[in-house]
Amino acid sequence: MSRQQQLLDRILHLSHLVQADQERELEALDLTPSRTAVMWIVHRDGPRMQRDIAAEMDVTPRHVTTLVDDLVEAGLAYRGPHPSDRRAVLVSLSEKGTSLMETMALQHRELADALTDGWSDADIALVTARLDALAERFSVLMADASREDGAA
Amino acid sequence: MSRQQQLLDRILHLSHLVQADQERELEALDLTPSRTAVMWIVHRDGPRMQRDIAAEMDVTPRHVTTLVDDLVEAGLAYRGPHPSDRRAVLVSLSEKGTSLMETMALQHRELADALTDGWSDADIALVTARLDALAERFSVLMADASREDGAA
DNA sequence: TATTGTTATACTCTATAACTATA
DNA sequence: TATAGTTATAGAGTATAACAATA
Repeated sequence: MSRQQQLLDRILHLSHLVQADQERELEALDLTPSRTAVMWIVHRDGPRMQRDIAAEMDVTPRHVTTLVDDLVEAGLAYRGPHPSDRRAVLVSLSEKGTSLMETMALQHRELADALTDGWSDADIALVTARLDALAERFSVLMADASREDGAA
Repeated sequence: MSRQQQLLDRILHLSHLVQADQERELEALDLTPSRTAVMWIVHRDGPRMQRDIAAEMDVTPRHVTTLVDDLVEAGLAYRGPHPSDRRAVLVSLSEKGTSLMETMALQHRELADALTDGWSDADIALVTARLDALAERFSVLMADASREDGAA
């Protein structure tokens, strides 16, 4: 296997490890990845319309109804009226939901710190910059590919 | 957000981009990630028992039955008798399945090369080594955590 | 008695389509 | 007429339990 492939495989592998661990923790809290995604969005931005949440998650509005139902039932979120549009609903986190998100953010910070324990600032900066370059290059490649699709 | 967190987020983000792209390609071939995982295992190791595939994928044997059924129906794999155990079945890739796996491996190589276009060998080696260190450290942390769970 | 695979069944995640209330 | 959300329904992915054939 080429060195380039090894690098890409390492990224995928590491990401898989971290995600699997997170999902295991969430499962213990009876939270699926989708439900958690809704909570991150609302925690980050404050009360949001279900429509907006669906757009950001690239999921159907109908499905957001289900996810919010689940969160409300678990006491993590609640629906409130929209101040100017009586059709719409604003999803907010309950106190319990907010505190859960804060705990998760803290754990995320601690994990990141523990993983890079002993690294120099220069190492962290270099690897981060390289990964940014990869993501940037990836976006360019995808844009090229879809332009070709369009032309074909 | 701390630099450490940024680094971890970059890894997760990049992995997400690559996986989403792969899934889109697979979808066009009517291949789900699970079905593809079965094919990778059989392509890498040669004919395997469904039992072994289930263990490696960490999935129920019953579910492997479904996945292999789908692959057989698509003409990508076939079941053959086990030479010494008449209960068991050996899953093999058809010619079509093998050639599909080879195409995918080639695309994977090309993507890795394109992403690191212009990088020096030293850069590739350094970033790979750092990611290996992260994965190693992650495994240690997880082992510690599960030891604590056991003690609790 | 233990193991390989399968039939039967059910639960979760997600989608499409039709509908209600409001804009 | 268009939009926000919901009811109804369906399909994919995966699990558990019971059972067959074989070890």
